Amino acid sequence: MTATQELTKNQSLVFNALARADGPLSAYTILDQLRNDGFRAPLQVYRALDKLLDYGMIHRLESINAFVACAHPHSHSHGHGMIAFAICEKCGQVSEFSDDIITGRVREWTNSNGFKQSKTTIEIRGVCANCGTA
Amino acid sequence: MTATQELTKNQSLVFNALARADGPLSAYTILDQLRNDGFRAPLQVYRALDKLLDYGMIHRLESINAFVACAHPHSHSHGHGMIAFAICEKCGQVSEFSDDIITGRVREWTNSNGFKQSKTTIEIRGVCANCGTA
DNA sequence: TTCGATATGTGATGTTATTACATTTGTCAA
DNA sequence: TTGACAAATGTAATAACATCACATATCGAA
Repeated sequence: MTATQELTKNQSLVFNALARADGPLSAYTILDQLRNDGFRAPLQVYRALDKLLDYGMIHRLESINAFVACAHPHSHSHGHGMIAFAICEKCGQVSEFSDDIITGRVREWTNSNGFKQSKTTIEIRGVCANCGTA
Repeated sequence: MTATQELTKNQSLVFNALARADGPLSAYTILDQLRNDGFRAPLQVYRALDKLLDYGMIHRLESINAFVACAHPHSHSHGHGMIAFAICEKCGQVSEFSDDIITGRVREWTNSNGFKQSKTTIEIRGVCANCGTA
């Protein structure tokens, strides 16, 4: 699964809601936005989110219980390598980046400690350049 | 604030619950453990947790909504530097480490992007050495 | 001692996520 | 074509996590 058009109806609705948002959305915010499209229950959102996470099309921000569309869907640096998120606590904007050195250092620790990593979360909370100068 | 004996009654109870646990605890698990000590409401736990987080005596694990006592309370590497957590999804054990190179790379990104970081979360989910070989 | 800051007690409520079960839709082979 | 299985969907109820609002108590410093 790589392309948007292969998504099911609910998956497309949820993905599009995230894609058109300018920042992360909570599951219940997505639910509210999709009421007119027939959504009635949280599970309709959560099931779609689970699949979209599987497909790598969206990310979950653990520190704020919210979801964002992947900013670099065509980048090969994703899939390998860990992704870090800088989350502005003023405006909600999220910047996504990956860093091979960080990825390498984490892998060194896991290797030397026999830890099989499945998913790694790196989230930087703070104030972005725009909000900091304003 | 650095020493345990300066904590208030509720803060001590919550901290001791975390200190004697062999892994992370949720706020509601702590509440249940402290019913016999007079705890009745979630807020009693959350307020103590907030202070203990301020004091740097405990950590919050964002990816599992749980809390742990700091593993290296006397280390000067804490306070500066970011702390990473490796969380075993089998046994729940948490390993805590810090890495100056990771800290440096994150700071490089935030500096060159004008991002004022306040708190950074690094959490590695997976299976620890013990559980992986078993 | 009185004032302000901090801590505590308690009920209600808000927010996030899952369980359980019924039904529908899509796919594929016989 | 059909029957059978997998995947997706619909819905209600409930569980798990967190905060608000307001009252009361405790402690230290002026």
